[in-house]
Amino acid sequence: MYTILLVDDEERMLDLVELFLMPLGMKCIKETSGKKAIEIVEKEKVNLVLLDIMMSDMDGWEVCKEIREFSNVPIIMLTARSDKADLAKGLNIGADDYISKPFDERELVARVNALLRRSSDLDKSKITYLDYTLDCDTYSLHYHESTIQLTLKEFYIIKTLISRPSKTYTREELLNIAWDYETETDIRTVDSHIRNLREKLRKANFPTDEFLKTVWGIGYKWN
Amino acid sequence: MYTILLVDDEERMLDLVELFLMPLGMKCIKETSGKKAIEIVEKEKVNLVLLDIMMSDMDGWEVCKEIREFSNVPIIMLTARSDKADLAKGLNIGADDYISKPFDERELVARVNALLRRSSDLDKSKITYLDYTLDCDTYSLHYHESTIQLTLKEFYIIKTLISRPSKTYTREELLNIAWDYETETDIRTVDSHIRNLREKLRKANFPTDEFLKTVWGIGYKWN
DNA sequence: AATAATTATGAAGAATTTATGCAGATTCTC
DNA sequence: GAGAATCTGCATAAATTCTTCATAATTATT
Repeated sequence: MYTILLVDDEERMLDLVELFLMPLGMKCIKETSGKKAIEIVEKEKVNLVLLDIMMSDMDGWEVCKEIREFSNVPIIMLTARSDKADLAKGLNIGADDYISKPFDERELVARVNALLRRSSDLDKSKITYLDYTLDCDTYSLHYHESTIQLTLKEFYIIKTLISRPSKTYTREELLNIAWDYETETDIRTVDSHIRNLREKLRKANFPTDEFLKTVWGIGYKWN
Repeated sequence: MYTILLVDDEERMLDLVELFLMPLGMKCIKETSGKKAIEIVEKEKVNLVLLDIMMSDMDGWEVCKEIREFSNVPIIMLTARSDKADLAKGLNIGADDYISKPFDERELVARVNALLRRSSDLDKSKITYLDYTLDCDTYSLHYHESTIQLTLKEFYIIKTLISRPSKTYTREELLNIAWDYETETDIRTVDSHIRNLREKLRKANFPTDEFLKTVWGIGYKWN
């Protein structure tokens, strides 16, 4: 589960963004003060920061810069204008992406997902749960001594599920996370990939039924 | 631990770059004068030099040239413009890579890492993985008693892949590492070289399919 | 037990990605 | 400069993956 720190001095904006991110299973910490936001990044495990540029107590650039002095957490800057100079400034200071207001849900979610994926790909190259290890360098799944090669979609599905064992993901959530948010892919396509996955697992003699489970009426989970 | 010498007459830039490199456990020496920078390379153990072109006391090109008279330390040039003529000039003088401002953290870190890895590989003249040995002096690949002669591009591709077995490299990564970063070479050219490689391997009766693998939708790997 | 809703499965075709062959451009060697 | 080797780009064939849809099987509801 990802924890996102939202920093903006307008509370309405915080609530709005939280509304967008919650359905993806992300935990949001809402903060109106730049100084406090920095403390939170220091103390808590934050996976991504959404940072408004204009704030009363402290400039967003300054907050970004100070965070960068001790942390590489992915940062997305929010700004009213869409200005090339701003963009360059932000990237130099260490921001990873940049969204100009007003933005819509799709755009926000797509960028947050993209950045989370990029950064998690970078630092975690292996995800282990019990006897299973997902290797993000080779896009393969290991169980004891055996290995199966996954396709891209299979990989992203398993990665989503295994990153948070026993959490049930709806097909819609899986589409949002493993596909692009803007995808118009049929929701039942998820079933097909699950099917293919189960077959691969079965052929490799992995104890699949125990791990890749259907939660009737809701979706799928790994445990 | 690597020691990086940063040379730029803007102190803010020095601080910024140090901020990027410190989290990687690299020690930075910050220097605003070109002349002093040369002395530092002479006296201290420096693993890589990040050198700005525009400086007050001495032209960056000149600094690069003088360093090359006594040292092979890897040098990355920093420049405001992104100019092909500049690039050629720099590479002729002996720079190893070239970054144009403004750059972002990811780019900088990626290039510094890539160059450090490349240059540390140079010390080792042979890279061995299982029954394969890549000879960096003769640009050839050995398997048991047989040998095949590689072209430059083939060599860099195999070297990249074999240096980190089973890691899947995208075509883009291969272009960045085996070619220059600024290359405008078509991404599919990688396929052509892979094809030629496989043919060479096959003709020499090397068990190629087992080692040089396609990872569908992503790229290639060696394992 | 009958009905409704949901999921699993199979199979076909669409879409995407990779392999291959070839020609022309470029670089290197003599 | 000529000739050879290497590199690049493109078109097309081949392979793989993805998506959709129809139907069977399963689970829930009444």
